[in-house]
Amino acid sequence: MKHAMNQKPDYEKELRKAGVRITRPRRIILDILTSTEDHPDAMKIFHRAIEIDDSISLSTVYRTMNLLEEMGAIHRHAFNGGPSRFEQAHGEHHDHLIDIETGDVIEFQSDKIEKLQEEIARSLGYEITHHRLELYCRKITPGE
Amino acid sequence: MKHAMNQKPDYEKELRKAGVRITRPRRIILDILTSTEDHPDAMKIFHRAIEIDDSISLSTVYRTMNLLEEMGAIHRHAFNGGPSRFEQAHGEHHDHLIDIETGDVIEFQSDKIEKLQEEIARSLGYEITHHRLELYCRKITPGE
DNA sequence: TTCTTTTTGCAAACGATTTGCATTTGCATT
DNA sequence: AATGCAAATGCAAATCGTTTGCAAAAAGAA
Repeated sequence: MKHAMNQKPDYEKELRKAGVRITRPRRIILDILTSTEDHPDAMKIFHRAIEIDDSISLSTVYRTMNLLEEMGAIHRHAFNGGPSRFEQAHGEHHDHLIDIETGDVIEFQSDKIEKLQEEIARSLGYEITHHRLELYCRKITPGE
Repeated sequence: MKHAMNQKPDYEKELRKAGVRITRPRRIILDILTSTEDHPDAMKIFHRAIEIDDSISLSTVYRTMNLLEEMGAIHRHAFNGGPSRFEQAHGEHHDHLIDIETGDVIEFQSDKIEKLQEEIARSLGYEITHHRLELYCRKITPGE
């Protein structure tokens, strides 16, 4: 089992190549996404964005998240059925451990689990297109 | 790996014991839940309910789902970030394979995966309170 | 049956997200 | 640098799933 790590790919280039205009709001939102370690929701991204340019609207945040998701640049999660939370789609696939007390998210990856999932799906006559594994956890306090 | 199976526990007794009144809407909704194989959302339950008694309201469905969830009689899922879908909490824990073409849900259970999850959480300093494993799949068509 | 309390149906409120539309902007072209 | 046009924006209104306040109705104990 290994931790995932943040990289910083050049999304502007990719967007341009896909024929998407690179506007001021988009640049700012991309910056926020590539420079954060957490998994913010649209409202959080919006608030960080208007600190840089207060003319940015919430709908643009939502529209941009949809755009980036379609392009595969970000991933969307709905932990606990709450609002969508986003993260840049850096390199490797990983799953999530969510601290139910703080909402913090830890990323992890297990080849063994992935293999078992494939096996199960196959034995039921299916192939996996994507999956979602979330561990809702409480921190272990050694002294109790 | 094994499939889960439907049972039909006597929820009315449990509800009474918990000091909850057993009303006509509740009886009908419980009946729907214990006699279905699928994972219906509130709207679907509502429609099935008004076929039996057209005076039942959607808010009562929602209220009842919340009640039953708190009592541990049902489980709530939010596949794909869509509306909550429910199932009776029959016996053993299981995970879900969702057919992305039809929305059908197949239940499965893997001790091996559960064990690995525990290990991972522990190695990160956490204990799992609950988890969620969903495999979004497409049916394998042998001839292509 | 009567009383008290819980539950209901309804309509209005809600939070997250999407949409229509007029205006502004990016950017390819002069 | 100025022009033109499609694409993107901001705003407000709409939408979807869900919750809530409240007066009326029903459950269950006496």
